[in-house]
Amino acid sequence: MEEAAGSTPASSTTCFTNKGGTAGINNPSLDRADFFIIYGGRVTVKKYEPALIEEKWQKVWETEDFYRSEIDHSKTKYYVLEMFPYPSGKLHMGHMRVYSIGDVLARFLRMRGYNVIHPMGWDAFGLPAENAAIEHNVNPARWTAQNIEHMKKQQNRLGVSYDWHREVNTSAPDYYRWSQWLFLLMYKRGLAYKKKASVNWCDHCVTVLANEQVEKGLCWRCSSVVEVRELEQWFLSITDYAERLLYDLEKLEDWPERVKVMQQNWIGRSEGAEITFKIKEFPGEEIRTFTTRPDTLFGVTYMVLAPEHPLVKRLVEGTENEQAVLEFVSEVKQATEIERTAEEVPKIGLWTGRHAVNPINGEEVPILVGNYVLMAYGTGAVMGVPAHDQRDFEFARKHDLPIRVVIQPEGENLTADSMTEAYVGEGKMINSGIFDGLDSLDGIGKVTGYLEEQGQGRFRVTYRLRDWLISRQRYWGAPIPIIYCEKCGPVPVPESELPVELPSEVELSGNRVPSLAHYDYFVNADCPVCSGPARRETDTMDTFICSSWYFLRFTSPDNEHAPFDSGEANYWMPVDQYIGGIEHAVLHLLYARFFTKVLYDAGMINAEEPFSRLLAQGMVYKDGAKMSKSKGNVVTPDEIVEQYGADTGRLFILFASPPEKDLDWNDQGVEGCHRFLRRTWRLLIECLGQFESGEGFSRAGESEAELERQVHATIKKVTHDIQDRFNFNTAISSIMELVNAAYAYRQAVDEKNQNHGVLKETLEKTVLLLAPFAPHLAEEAWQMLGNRESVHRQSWPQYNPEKLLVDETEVVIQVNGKVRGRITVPADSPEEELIEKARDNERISELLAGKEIVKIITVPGRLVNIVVR
RNA sequence: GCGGGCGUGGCGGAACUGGCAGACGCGCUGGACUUAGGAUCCAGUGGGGCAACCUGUGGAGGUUCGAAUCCUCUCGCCCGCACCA
Repeated sequence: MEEAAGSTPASSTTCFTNKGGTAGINNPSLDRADFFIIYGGRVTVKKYEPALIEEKWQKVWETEDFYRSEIDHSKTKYYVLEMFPYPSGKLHMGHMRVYSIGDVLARFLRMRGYNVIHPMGWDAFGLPAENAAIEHNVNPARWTAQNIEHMKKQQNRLGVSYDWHREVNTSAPDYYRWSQWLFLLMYKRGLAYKKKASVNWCDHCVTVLANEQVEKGLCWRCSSVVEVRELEQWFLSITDYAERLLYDLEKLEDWPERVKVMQQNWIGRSEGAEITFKIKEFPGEEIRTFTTRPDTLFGVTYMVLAPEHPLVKRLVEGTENEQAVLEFVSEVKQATEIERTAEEVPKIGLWTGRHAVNPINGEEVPILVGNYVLMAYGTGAVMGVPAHDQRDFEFARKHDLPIRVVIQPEGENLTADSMTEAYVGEGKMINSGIFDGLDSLDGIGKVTGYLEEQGQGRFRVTYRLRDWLISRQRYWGAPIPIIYCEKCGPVPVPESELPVELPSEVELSGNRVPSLAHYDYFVNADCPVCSGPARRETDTMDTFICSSWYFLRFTSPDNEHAPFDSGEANYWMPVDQYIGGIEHAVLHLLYARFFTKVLYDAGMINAEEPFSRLLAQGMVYKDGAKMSKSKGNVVTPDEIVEQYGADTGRLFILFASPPEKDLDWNDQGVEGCHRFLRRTWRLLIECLGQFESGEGFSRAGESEAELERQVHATIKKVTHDIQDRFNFNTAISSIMELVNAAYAYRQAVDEKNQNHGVLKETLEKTVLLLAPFAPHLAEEAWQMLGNRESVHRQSWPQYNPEKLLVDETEVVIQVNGKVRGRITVPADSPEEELIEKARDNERISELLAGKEIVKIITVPGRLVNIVVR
């Protein structure tokens, strides 16, 4: 991995000496006396000039290798991670938001004494690189490398505190080598297999897609309509982990509810029975169906098969319906996912001419083929119970199929003729032979048990989740490390031969499909087993494979012997705080959980879940709409940094809204945050000038006590807001209040009487509190305050509870719950005294005159409520 | 249809376990300084009223001395899943 952070040789100058001077100091066009100011031998700018400060400190942090992280057992570790980006070329505001959130946490926690790991890398394989390569005739690797270089510069310009020694790039051979290794691990554990199946095909992207990557029948990337194709493809058995992926969601207490719910829905567990129906005309054959309502088995009046069901052909052979059914089937098969699932599509069914035998009562019911039955769910066959299933009801009414009531709701008398919709609730079983009179809830178990005894069914759990289709018919991905031998069949590439490298000499432009299959020198290989002639697999892996384990690679990015070092991984994992967009709720976040569990089972890590705490940050909008070129409402991080500096941008993006909510970008709001930083700067410059020109006074009156009290109250609030609530917006607002209070103090007290000690403390704490949010300004200010060590190496300030205590407090007096007065009393006044003083209050006594006091409620230090009649 | 979430000034948003609704910021109004102000500072800013005061957190009820906060009903919006048997 390239290490840009190391590219500048560490200088012998420490960051806090003044040798190099401030950037811009040699600019002769500036009027020096007016522009610069010197405190304690340090030069700085009079006016807040982010461009000068930010670049200077970014260089220092880089040269001094500031944010490097290593195992340190004396500290508590904390893993802060933002979802790594796809290197598309430039950062957008969503990136800026997620990095700002992560960086505040990382910086805050370092100051709190944690051993923080905060890495960054690149999700670098994928279609955009390949498409750009085709379009501009450049090599995807080069295109990607250029983008990474540029984006990394942009990230650094935001002042984000990454440990660049840990940078990973999923498209680098020393990374994808281990992606391939992990594929082989899956293969060895029986979790990777190849099979022919109906898969989602995107014609625009010229490749197949996993189920998770199809949104409402459209390709998640390009929104083209997805077709169904029969192809032989590689899958990972994520369904083997369905149960654990579902139940372990409960352990994730600090995940947003909506993400957990989405995963739950996606996994889609349902319990029921698998019931076997014999076929009257073919005694050797049977149809298995899945139902969640075995208690309604006596209500079955027909059976429907999915058009893709393997028995369909056989059943209709030789019947008079053969032609019609086959035509219908091919029609349905040709339809796209969208066409098949659209709301307006009527439910159509055709009779095959054959009959199924109900195992519970021997009844013969017609077998149909229906467009609404999905081959992919359950068994691809549905028993029709029109009386108790709404879909079946509609279908039966339309096709004149009989309806039979077998569940009678309490106190009602349903009849098939009078029903206008299916009854899906519980009730007493009727028309159900020996089960008559049974409660339907009990019937579920009883019927299943009976079928089990007869060998005609069993209890079964079905998932909506499908196995993960990982083959991609494209070039820019990690090749699947399998070799097909004429004699030995599919053979895994030996670990020692990894990585199976992507050929670099490729011709991607032109009209042909960009596939590895075109390159004989890649395809032709010797069989690892028999050394005979063989061919390599030419599909590459879904990029979601690469991002399913990168958080582990970060713990030992240079390891050459394994995907990661277990010792390092066990120290740093799990990720304590993961931050990213909600769009990955069931994609990346589900896959990463799956990989982690497999690695746990393989004994490679102790963590069973990768991310302890998840924050799904909201989107960034402008003028109520997503930023987009066509709407002309795009604001880029570059523009903001250039115009106001990174500190202002970070501050605004955190101040405008709590992190998990959507944020509406507002240029005037940015202006306001910039104004606040300038105001803070000016306070600093003015106070420092004052400190130098005169001695400090030790006046200690009410104003001083009040300012000091506010300093400590702010420390308390900011700490709480960041640590326990993730409410950076309120943390920032209370720092603003503190700065306002300092201004108010300086306004209220004559300059020659101001207490320098208290002012200095105020400035110091303000700077420390601001350090995670505005790291550059804080660093410069900290230096100006006469400190030699970086502000980012300071301990987070502690508040003194004693300083929070006030002598006097204002208490609200209510009469019948309405505020009617206020009194100022000693903070520790007992209740009786409060009441007495409240009643003595002129206004209150007027209101009380002639009234009967029913009750008095006091909340010490807060209010007195007098209830009168 | 199922599930999750949200409704507070002109705007973004505060309000801890039920205890002064509207912190902080934007915008707006007035003033100061100024050749100028789109810099800065000061004052004001939910609505109504000269004021006392009344009123106010989508709407209607309820619990309570007291409700943005708890309960019931209702309206509206956003998001996810959806012919899943």
